[in-house]
Amino acid sequence: MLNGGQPCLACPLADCEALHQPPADVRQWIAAFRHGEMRFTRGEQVFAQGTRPTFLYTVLSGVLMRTRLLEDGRRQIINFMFPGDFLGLQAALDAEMSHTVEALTNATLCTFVREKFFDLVAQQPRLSFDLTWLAAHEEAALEEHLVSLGQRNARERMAALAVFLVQRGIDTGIAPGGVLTLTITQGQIADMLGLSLVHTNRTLQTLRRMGLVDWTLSTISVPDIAAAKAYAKIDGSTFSSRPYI
Amino acid sequence: MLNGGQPCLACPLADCEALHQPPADVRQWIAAFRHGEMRFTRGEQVFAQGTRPTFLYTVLSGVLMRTRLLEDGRRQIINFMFPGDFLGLQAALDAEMSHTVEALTNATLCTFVREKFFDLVAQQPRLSFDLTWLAAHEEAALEEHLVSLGQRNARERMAALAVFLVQRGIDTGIAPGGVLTLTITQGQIADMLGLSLVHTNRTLQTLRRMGLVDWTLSTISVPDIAAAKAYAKIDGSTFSSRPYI
DNA sequence: CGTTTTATTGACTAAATTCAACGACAGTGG
DNA sequence: CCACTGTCGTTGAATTTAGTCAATAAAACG
Repeated sequence: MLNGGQPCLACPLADCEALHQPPADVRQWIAAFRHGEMRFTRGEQVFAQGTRPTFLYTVLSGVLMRTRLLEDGRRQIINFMFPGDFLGLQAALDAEMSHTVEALTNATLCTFVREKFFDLVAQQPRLSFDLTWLAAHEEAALEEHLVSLGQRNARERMAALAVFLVQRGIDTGIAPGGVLTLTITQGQIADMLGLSLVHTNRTLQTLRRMGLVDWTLSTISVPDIAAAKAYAKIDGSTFSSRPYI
Repeated sequence: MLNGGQPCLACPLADCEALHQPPADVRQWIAAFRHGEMRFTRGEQVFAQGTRPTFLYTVLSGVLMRTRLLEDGRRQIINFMFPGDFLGLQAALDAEMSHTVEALTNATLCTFVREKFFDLVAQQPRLSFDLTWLAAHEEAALEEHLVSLGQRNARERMAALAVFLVQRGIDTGIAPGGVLTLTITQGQIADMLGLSLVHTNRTLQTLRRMGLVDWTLSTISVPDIAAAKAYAKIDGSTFSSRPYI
C-alpha cells in the first residue's frame, strides 16, 4: 500500500484492447492528477460500508467485489470489479459508502485524492464523460443482476453469473482462452445469488452435469456461451468498448 | 407531447426543498439548452428497451417506472422514478436502452436533445457533477433493491419497498402527510419484488394485519416508519439533499 | 501432518409457486 | 337501468423450490 509506482505512460491498462486510450496530453494530465498506486492482497478491504474514504480508485489489475451487509449478518454481493473499473463514486460526492469493497485476488489500484474530484470534472470534460459512461454501465450490470434475482430460478441465475464473469474476464483480457482464473467459493456464489449454501452446491452440480458451465473453486469457463445465454435468457445486447480513466 | 411550456425560471422543481437550486446564470443556460416539455399519460412509454432515443429527460412531475423484459415475458421492475430524476443516461452515451420507461401517473418531463449532452458536460461542470451525483444515488437505490431480492423474505421485501416509496414521495414533496397517492397494482408489486401474484397478495394482507403498512391500490403510507425500517432491516443511512438539473 | 476451509450428502421443513376459481368494481353500450 | 367485459383482488389446495439442520468428505494450507 504505497505511493509512487510507474507513471501513467506505462499504465498496464494501455495494452487493453477494450479501453479507449486517451491522447498524450490527457495522459500527462492524469499523471499529474493521480496520487499513486496501492496494492491490496486477497481478502483485504479497500473501503468499508459507512465510511468516507480519502481516496478514489481505478482498478489496474486484479478482481474485487462490492458487498453490502445487514445488521444481522446477512450479506449481499452487489457486483464484481474488474480492471478499468472505478471505485468510490459515492465517496467522490462526499457521501458515505453504502457498501464494502474487498479484493478477491491481489490487486493494484490507481489512487486519486477525493477532494480533487471536482477539478477533474471541471478540467477534463472528456474524462468526466467517461466516468458517466462507467456509471451507466455499472448501472446496467446491476439491472441485469436484479433481473436474475427477481425473475430467474437458481439454475438460470447461476448460468447467468457464470456468463457474466467469463465475459468480463474476456473483455478485460484476464481470461486467456475463455478461462477465468479466479477463486470464488460456493459461499460467495450463494451470497451473490441470494441462495443458501446447500442449494448453491446442488445447483452448481446440476449445471456441471448439464455441461453448461465448468466452474471450480479457482477457475470458471463456459463451454458454449451462446447456449448458456439462451438457457439463462440473456439477450444479446451486451454493450462493450469501454472508455479510459 | 409538445414543446414549449413555461421557461425554467418558472420550473415546478424550484419549490422543491430537497433540490439544490442553481444560480441565475446556470438557470439561464439551462433554459437555452433544454428543448421543451413533454406530457405523458398513465401507461404511456417514454422509451423502449433496445432503442436509442432522441431525447433525454428530467422528471418535472409524476411518477414513472423502469422495467426490463425477458423474451419469455417475465418482467422485472428495476426502479421507480420521481420528480427531479434524470432519464436516459445510457442513451446519453449513445448506447441502446437496456430497459423501458413507462409513466405510472400522468407526468411532465423536461426534454433535452441527446446529441447536445456532451456540451453540457463540457460547459457546465457543476451540472455534470450533479448528474454524477444522481447516477451514484440511483446506483445506491439499485443496491438496496438487490439486497431486498437477495437477502430479504417476502414480508421484509414488501416492507422495504413501502418505506422506499413513501420516503421518496416525502423527499420529493408529493406525499403530503406521509401519504403517497400512487396507483400500483399488486401485479406491479409482484414484478418489482420477484414474487408471484398470489404470494404478493397474501404477504400484503399479512403486513396490513401487522399494522406495518397501509397500502391500497391507490395510496401508500407507513404508520411507523422507524418500526418498518427495523422490521425490514434497513439501516439509517439514507442520503438525501439532492442536486438540481 | 494436523488444522482449517470448502465442498458434499441426506433427511426434514418452510417458503413460495402454480392451478383454478370466484368476487368486487368500473366502464361500455344497448 | 342492466347485462357485458375487463381489470384487479382474494381464496383454497396441491406442488415445487429452496432453506435448515446435521454430519461427513475432500481439498488447501501452514
